[in-house]
Amino acid sequence: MADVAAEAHVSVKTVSRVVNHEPGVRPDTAERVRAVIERLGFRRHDGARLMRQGRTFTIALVVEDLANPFYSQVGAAVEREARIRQHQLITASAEGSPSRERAVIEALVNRRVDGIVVVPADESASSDAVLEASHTPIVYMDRPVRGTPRDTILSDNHGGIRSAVEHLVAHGHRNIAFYGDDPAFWTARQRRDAFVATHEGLGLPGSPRVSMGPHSSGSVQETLVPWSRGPEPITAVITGNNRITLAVLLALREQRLPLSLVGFDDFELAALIDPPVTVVHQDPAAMGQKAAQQLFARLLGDESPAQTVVMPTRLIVRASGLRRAALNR
Amino acid sequence: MADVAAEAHVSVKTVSRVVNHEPGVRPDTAERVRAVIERLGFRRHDGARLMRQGRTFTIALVVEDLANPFYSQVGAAVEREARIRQHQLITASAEGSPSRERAVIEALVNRRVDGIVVVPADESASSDAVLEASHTPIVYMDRPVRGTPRDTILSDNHGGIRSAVEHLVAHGHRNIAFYGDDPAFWTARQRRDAFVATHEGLGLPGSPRVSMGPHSSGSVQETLVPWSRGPEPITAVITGNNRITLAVLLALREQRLPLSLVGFDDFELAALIDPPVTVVHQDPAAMGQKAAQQLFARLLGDESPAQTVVMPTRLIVRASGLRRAALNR
DNA sequence: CGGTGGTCAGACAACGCTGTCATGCCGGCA
DNA sequence: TGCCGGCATGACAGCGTTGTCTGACCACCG
Repeated sequence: MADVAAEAHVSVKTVSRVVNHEPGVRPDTAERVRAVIERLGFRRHDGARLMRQGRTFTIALVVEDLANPFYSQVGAAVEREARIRQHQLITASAEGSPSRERAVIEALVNRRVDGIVVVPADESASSDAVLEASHTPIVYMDRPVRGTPRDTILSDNHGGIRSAVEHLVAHGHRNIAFYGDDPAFWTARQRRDAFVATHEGLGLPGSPRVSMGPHSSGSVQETLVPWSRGPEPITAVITGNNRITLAVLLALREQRLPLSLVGFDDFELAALIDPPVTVVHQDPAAMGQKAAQQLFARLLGDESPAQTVVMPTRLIVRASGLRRAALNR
Repeated sequence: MADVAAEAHVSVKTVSRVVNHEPGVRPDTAERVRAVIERLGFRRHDGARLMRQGRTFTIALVVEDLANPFYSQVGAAVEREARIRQHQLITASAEGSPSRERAVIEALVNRRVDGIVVVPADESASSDAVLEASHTPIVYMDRPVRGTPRDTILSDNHGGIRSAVEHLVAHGHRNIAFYGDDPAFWTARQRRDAFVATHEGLGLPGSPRVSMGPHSSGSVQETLVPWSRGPEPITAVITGNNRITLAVLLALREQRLPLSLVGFDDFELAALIDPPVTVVHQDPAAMGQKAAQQLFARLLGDESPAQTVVMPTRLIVRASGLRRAALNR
């Protein structure tokens, strides 16, 4: 900038004014400065600019694994909201490790990002003190965190599972099993509890048959086979997420069991699988958008108490939820 | 930092030394400073630090759409490489628009990111001048760009298509159609040309039947039906990417045509579709990793001429490539 | 003709840190 | 005792901007 100023016989401040389209520069002066800028290939150094202004126009997204479709859709939505507001997005993976997540968040705070969206690795609020001290706004997604109340965007796990159970029951199923992921995950427990509660609420016979993961096709079969052959055989399965749905599909295929299936989480090409899989759809893009919007509201000075938003889910009915019902007719 | 210095009765420089674990500070002084840092909740401002040092320890990834599984896998790999090297990753979407891409890249250069990985929207090298002037290293991925030679990481489109054709021919197919994406895409043209070349190289009968997109299930059927019913009916189809594979699958299903199929691009659950889809697998994670590694080599001072790396593809044989061959036996 | 107000431009400090150089102190040695 | 070298520490400038304040100049008005 100093070079430009010297070359154009003006002060750096005037160059600054021209670069930032500030008023109060005579058109011919501005034109002369612009010409020099062009000739010298000058570009404003945003790092210095932002440092001066105390804001970075940068937000961050911390997830477990960017390659996971759920997170990548969230990422795309958050990036979009950021771009619209002239912010940039730093994405970081914590790979599911709370300590790494802590390190990542501290690094982001050190960079003075304006705000952070996090899908927390666990519920321990491990970076609470740092965030508190730095006043960095944060929005949690998908899973809540203990400690200071924070803005949190969740999926309606309970409603989603309930709609799955009700759908199956409406099609004549009475004996339904639930396969969930590792109960270390908050969402896995939520969905399991929702299943049990709905099972009891609807007065389905026997005690709920629940198997929690981590699951592989093999581990699924260990319970799937006895449950579908014993007394009161199950005629349908509900799965707690994507990964489990896959494991169950493989197990069903291997055992040639024509059970109904409703999976939590939609996935690409669910419609093309045989049979097309009925799913509880949650909308990662909408969740990410909502999270980013909430974050930007905070950046604009919204001081209202932290709020938790529960995003609705939607049952997408495809053939897999109907199969056995057809046989029962 | 000044606050800490005052409180600890030392100079800011000493605080800086402690924060950065520089030698030459007496242990008791360091301890005193650390205590104050702790008490005051001081955190080093990395923005200022990096500005002083002239590097940002940040790289950027520019893609079309972060939600696309291909790009999100690339993103995860690049982020991983960045994290390993203590860098952060800014991700940005250009949504396929060259002008937006240009704007995005200029913004990144203004931020003085240390380097950029780009999946370019077109071949126009629209930001060449900016990059040249700023000396920002850049690595292109998936598609080459005209102009100044740059490091470029590509998939072996030709080899991939050839392996697909050869696979089908080995299973007795002679009449094979190719469905490609919009020829505006470099990769779409590459794969089409590879198909035509292989078709001729192997001396398959007639002229190659090729239909370029953009495609929907409907547009595919317009050619699929005549080609599979006319004289010399096709018995197999090769698709130019993911999206087209999906369209063809739907078309085949709708028309109840039991043709063989080999798709370019693997996709989640390809194994669970009926029939399981044989694909030419390209490895986005490996490509992203390679691109990042190349970028970091440049950052470390590698001045060798720009190089183009072609990453191998791998044919994953599943049932869809064999179906008609079985009927032919 | 002096005062007033507006327009354009520049000087300067500051954002928070670190590289460079200077300083003070101490022990050891001739 | 005087000198030297090494260690711990500090003063200062500068990274590239921008906010604030000041100043020069001109036109207009009473």
